[in-house]
Amino acid sequence: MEAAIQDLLKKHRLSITESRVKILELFLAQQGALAHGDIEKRTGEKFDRVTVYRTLQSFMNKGIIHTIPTADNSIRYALCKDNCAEGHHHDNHVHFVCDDCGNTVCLDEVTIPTIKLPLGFTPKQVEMVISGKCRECKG
Amino acid sequence: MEAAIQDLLKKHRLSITESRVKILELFLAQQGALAHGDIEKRTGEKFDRVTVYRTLQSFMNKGIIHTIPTADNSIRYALCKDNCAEGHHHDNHVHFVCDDCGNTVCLDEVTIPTIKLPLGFTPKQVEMVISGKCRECKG
DNA sequence: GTAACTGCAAAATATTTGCATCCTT
DNA sequence: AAGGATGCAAATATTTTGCAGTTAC
Repeated sequence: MEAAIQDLLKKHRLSITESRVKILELFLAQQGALAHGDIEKRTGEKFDRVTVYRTLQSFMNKGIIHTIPTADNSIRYALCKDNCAEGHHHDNHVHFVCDDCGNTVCLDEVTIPTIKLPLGFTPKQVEMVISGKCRECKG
Repeated sequence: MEAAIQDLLKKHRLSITESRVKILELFLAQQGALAHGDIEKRTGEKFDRVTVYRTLQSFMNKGIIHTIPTADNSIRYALCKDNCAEGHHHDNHVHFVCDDCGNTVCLDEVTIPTIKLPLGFTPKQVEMVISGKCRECKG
């Protein structure tokens, strides 16, 4: 895993630093999305808040992670699967937010269906967020 | 229109005040979504920022408006069409955010297709936001 | 008249920026 | 050695809270 992380950073021409490795580990360790606060907590507040902001920002720019828009507007970040180029994100999978535990996951296996828009609208990105109860919190 | 607004407020047991009427007018006047800042500007900063927050909050609680999650995580509010009960929002139409002009509209005529989720996930609300170029900004 | 709403001040949060220092390559 | 990354301090921006005065009903 160590090596994979280093490769990922190298691939994107980012220098390998402790904070970046640690934060990437977090993302790889769990199958969900993380909020800024989660990251601070799970790194034991080891890194400066600003560093976390900047790290996330550079991961975003490089197409390593993407944000998940939620109805309650808490910003969550998740790993991009693959074909996200620099500056372009192509996540066409559905995101699921659990109303109970707050966990946010990418349902990679669920593809967003193509939508026919009214004349004149040119779609570029489609986001689909479903909220409800996740497997663990299911009544 | 005046009467309709008053009815709407009465229906939700909210007292009829200037700020509420004015803000509702804004929502009714345009077919799109509004960010907090838009509302401040378009009311000519007539109302205190805090009042706007609280007004939006109470409209949310009553199911008069709902938030739209956008890819850039800016909070937008839009009128709920009808069957949003207190605490429950049932918007099943697509939202479109223009990358150029920032306008957000509800595409009421475009219905969100039903999505089959993996076993164990129980959906309650589905949000679908498409971004791109709108009719006006079309290249 | 009473309860609810507003505006102001201020607190609490969240995010961004500048700069000197330190680390990676 | 050079450029980039970090941490700290501080500037901004955003949202929430308390409270006294005002308004709706």
